[in-house]
Amino acid sequence: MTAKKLRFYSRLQLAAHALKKNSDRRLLEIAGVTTAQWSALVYVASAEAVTQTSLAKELGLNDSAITAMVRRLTELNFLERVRDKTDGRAWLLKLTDAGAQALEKTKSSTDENSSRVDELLGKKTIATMVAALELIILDAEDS
Amino acid sequence: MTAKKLRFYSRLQLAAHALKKNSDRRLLEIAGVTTAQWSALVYVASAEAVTQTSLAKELGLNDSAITAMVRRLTELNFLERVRDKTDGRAWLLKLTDAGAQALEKTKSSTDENSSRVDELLGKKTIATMVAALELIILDAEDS
DNA sequence: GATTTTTATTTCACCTTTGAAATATATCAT
DNA sequence: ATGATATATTTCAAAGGTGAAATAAAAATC
Repeated sequence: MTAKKLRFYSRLQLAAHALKKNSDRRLLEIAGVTTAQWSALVYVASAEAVTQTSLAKELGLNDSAITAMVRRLTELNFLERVRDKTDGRAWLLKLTDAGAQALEKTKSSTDENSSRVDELLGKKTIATMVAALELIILDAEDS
Repeated sequence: MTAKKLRFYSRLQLAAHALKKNSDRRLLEIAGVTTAQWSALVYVASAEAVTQTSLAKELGLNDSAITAMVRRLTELNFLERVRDKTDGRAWLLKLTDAGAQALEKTKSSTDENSSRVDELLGKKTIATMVAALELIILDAEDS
């Protein structure tokens, strides 16, 4: 029993860590961003009126983690911040042109990785896993 | 397509992160260790003649990460190091009594979590996922 | 309108991890 | 034995996280 849980939990962590490690190497090489930074850029690019709090929620991180990440991304000139006119506490995050270009550079590589995972696991298994992962995420949030 | 990969990769990261976050809170409260430290203690407890390199391999981490972790764990008096008599470069890691006690304290909690995951996903899904995660780990290692 | 409470962000101390470069000991080939 | 190569560990700078406490603006309440 314990062994089973151990197996599941540690396999999940190992797999997530291994994928992130490879992803970091790849993304740093082709676009000069880490995987965490890439995820932030992807969300800012895809959504309207992104505040740091909404970004934190999307990425499942603390607000304080976002403070540091946004600082690094603005230093890299991939992101800029404007005060939210309707809320003087909040910042609105926007991609710079350089940020959009960096994201563009990652496209083919993330597509490749996508098909690699598709081949490795098969659509059916992936669907099963996505559903299970969503359950885990929801369950973890309120515990 | 990209969306599908995005979905899979980011779900995997979110789930792993959320589980780790909860696990950290829980383990720190009941035994004064982080999840990373707990994983290290579990392996040292279960295997014979554990060197830092073998621990790094088991946890999927860099050797340098282990140096830091072992330092903290020896400062906490949960682990002790003895020179390997057959190899003057290596250390052999051993649980202290305090380390064994800390591990003991986590038992019921990790068991609970185990059954919680069992209930949430069901044995069949868990088996599917463990197999898929192993594939991912193997695939990631040599890429 | 003044007061209280909530929310968005920041700061701080600490833990975790990476990759590159250094050190020391083993091991291999000659 | 010696010299070259491989392996175990360490150090460093930098990124990525956490939770708790501070600050400031918004919103709700009285």
